[in-house]
Amino acid sequence: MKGQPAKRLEVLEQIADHILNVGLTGLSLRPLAAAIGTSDRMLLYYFADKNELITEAVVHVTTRLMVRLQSELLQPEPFDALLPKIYALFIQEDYSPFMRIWYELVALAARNEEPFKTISCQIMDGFLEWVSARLVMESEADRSARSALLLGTIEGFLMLYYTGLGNIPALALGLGDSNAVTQN
Amino acid sequence: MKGQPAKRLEVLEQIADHILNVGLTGLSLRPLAAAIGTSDRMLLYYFADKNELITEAVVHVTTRLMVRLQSELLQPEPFDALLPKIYALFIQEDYSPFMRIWYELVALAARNEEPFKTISCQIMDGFLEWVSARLVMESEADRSARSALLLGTIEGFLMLYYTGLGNIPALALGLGDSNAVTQN
DNA sequence: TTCTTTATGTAGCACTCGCTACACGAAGAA
DNA sequence: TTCTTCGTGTAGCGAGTGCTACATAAAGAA
Repeated sequence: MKGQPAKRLEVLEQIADHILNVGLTGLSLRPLAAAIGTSDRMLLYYFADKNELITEAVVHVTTRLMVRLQSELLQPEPFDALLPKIYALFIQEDYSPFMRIWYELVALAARNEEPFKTISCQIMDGFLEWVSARLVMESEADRSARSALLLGTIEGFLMLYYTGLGNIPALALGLGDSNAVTQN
Repeated sequence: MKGQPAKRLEVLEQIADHILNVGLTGLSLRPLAAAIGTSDRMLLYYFADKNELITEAVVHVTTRLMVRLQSELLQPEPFDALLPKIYALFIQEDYSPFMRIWYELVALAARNEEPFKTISCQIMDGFLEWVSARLVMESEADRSARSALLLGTIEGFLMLYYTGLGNIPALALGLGDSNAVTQN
């Protein structure tokens, strides 16, 4: 309901924290309010309804992730070297809250639920751009296709990892078989 | 509560159908019962509680998928040829109900929620075996690593597709750039 | 000072949730 | 026939849901 008073932003920040912890599937107002030290009444004072609250919180979380990614020290490298480094980055423990929410978003997007489908697309585009900016190519002509392959492969490996099969990406990324990543 | 009377199996079948339509996140007993022409009372007569019902239904759906995959006509081929074919298979419309549930399972597994984490692992292992059985190799030594890479890449592309970015996998799989799939 | 806006508490409404208690007819076992 | 088990309907409980109505105190505007 407010334009954007500082208090509202602060509350949004806390909501983002909470969502990173518990996810958004079962989120309900009263426990959320209790966790961040306010009341459901106040949440619905700052936000028109639960939908608006969740949407803004997810966007906020996404923004945080993107900002953080931009500041990640990761110098450009060719495909084979970049792939395992990005994979290693995202399986770091402090990225897992983001990843868990990401998979919730994917599930919602796969059901064509708005606004999550749109948000997921934007996140994915952001990933693609981020990956592309760090990929060293011999010929610029292939950059799009190779970035796409890189992103797809990373997302796939991360999914295997987060479903509890970290050994499969490790196998494919080749501990002791460095040719496994790409064909050559 | 029952051993396994025919009626219970029939109900389970209907529950599986319903879950394939609406997903399992918001599932509640009364609407489910109404949809399959029974009552919540009866659901809790056949199943000890909602948890048992969902668990068995998910396992049932999974079994259906695996059976169907086994019967899929897909002759063994080398990596580059197999990748786009499996991708094309899973983006067929009649696979999308399975995929949507799959992503819900992934989200739950990423949160370490049982029994979904265990089920997801088993599904992924099943996929890996299925993929491996259809992959033609020059040298058997690399089969594990190559199968893992294939599975990871496919899962990644499918995730891009189902989040609404089908153009990215298409790009990587190379419409007009058939070398994009693997490095060569 | 008076009036309006902002921020917040208290109560509660209408609804849904998973689950249970109780009853009762039909069917099979003794 | 009598008794038990199976299957099913009706009703409801206690807890939770998003959301709203109403009141009110503090603060700033006139």
